Amino acid sequence: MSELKLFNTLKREKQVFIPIDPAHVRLYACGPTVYSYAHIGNARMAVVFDLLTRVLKTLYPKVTYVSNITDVDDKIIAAHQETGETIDIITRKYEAIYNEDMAALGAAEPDIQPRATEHIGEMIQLIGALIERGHAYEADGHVLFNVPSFENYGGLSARSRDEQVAGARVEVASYKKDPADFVLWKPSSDDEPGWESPWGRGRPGWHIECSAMAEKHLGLPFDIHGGGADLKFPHHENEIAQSCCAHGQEDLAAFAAVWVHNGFVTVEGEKMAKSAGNFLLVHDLIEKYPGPVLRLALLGAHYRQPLDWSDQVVHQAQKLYDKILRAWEELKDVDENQQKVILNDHNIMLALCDDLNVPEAFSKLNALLSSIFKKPEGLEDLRPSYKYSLIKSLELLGVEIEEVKEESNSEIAALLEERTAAKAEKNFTRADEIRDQILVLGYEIEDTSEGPIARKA
RNA sequence: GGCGCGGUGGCAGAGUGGCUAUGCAGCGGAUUGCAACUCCGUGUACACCGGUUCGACUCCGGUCCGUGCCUCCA
Repeated sequence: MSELKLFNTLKREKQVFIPIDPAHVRLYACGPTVYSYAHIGNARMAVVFDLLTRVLKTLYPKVTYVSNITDVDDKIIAAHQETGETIDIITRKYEAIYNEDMAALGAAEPDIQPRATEHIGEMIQLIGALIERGHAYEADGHVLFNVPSFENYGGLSARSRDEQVAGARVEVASYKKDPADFVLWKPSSDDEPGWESPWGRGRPGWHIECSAMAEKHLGLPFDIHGGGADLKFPHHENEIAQSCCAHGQEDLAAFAAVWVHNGFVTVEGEKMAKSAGNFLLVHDLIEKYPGPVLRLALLGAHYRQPLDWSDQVVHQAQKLYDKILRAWEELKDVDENQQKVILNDHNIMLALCDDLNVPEAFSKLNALLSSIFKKPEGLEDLRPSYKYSLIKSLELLGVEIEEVKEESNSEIAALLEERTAAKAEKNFTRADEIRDQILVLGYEIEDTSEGPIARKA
């Protein structure tokens, strides 16, 4: 069995992954706040953790992947005030769209997708425990986590207390005992969503939901906690503090053992921002490109590196996907069950086990594709193993085969026939005319040994 | 200002103390009526300056540049 290595942000090094319980691996990744369409950065997170889950599922008998839906948040309230739609409608709508969009990218729904609003009770309980243990206090209708009460605070993002105070750029609310203290519970006005609590009607702060949901659905400690790199501080730092303190734990790993963070997506070299007008929505992109192409593009760079989205990146992904489809066609009559063998040179699992080294995996995939196209004499009997390898590789990478779009309408079929006839008569002028005509219709001709086919350009 | 990450061939992007991925684009060739697809061939690139070493792109120190976080953020 392969050994999986992962870069653990908590230890700042690549480590061999050792499950807490090999019979059941548990991971959690911070999901989206559902107030608008998901952007390409959300998609990277979804794709990366989907990939990690696929790798884990091939290594371990049982894996539970939890990724939440944040459906209570001030941004949602703002969206409600802007559009007039009720909060419920907004959150359910964008939750559904998120799942559809991610599915188009081959990112399966998590095994459990808990909603924050359905865990208010657990959050209140957690906050109560924090107050009891002296880690949280009530002030001015709020409940705040007292950062100085947790000595190990800052261990994930490697920030000392002094640095945070020095770096504080935000105006500090007067009711805070310490500038770094953060909100666990805040009061809601009558027109804001709220729940009854021992501290009055209010709603949770941002961080507490993940602590509550991870604990409820996975138990503590669990194996892997993930999210975008920007969540390291303060979100994940605060999650750790809350969860450890609520249970009287000093060790930061008492919440989650391994922390995995994916890098950011930039667009044409710039950070995505609504103000810059370069906010790429998955919803729009899947109209323009096949989902698997977008997935391949998102996987183009190692997950911890920044990924700069550009036409080039998409073009390369498109070429790769094209080759995959062609290879698939090439092997359509081969029975992969004859020979279930994966050569080392083609074994992308080995690459993925090294901290999800997708570029290395792509390299192996390309080697496999070349082998398939080469069809060397005397090696025909390897074809079942090539096909088997291809199937396994694509499964692991989460790349789905969309059947080649051949001439589906009679118009193109007729044109192809006419072209074949023209070629037979050596009327190449006419044949080329027809090719151009078909191109205008959005198809490219490919002459194969079994006659011409038209594939979507 | 603090903390972190990175600078690899035209572009994207891995990796390694000596054998120098992979892809895209380009060029030459095969195939093709011409193309497309595919195949073959073709590029010694690792920011800069020191140091360690028989040997460094890879280790150490410094310089320059870029970038992320420190505030909501995937």
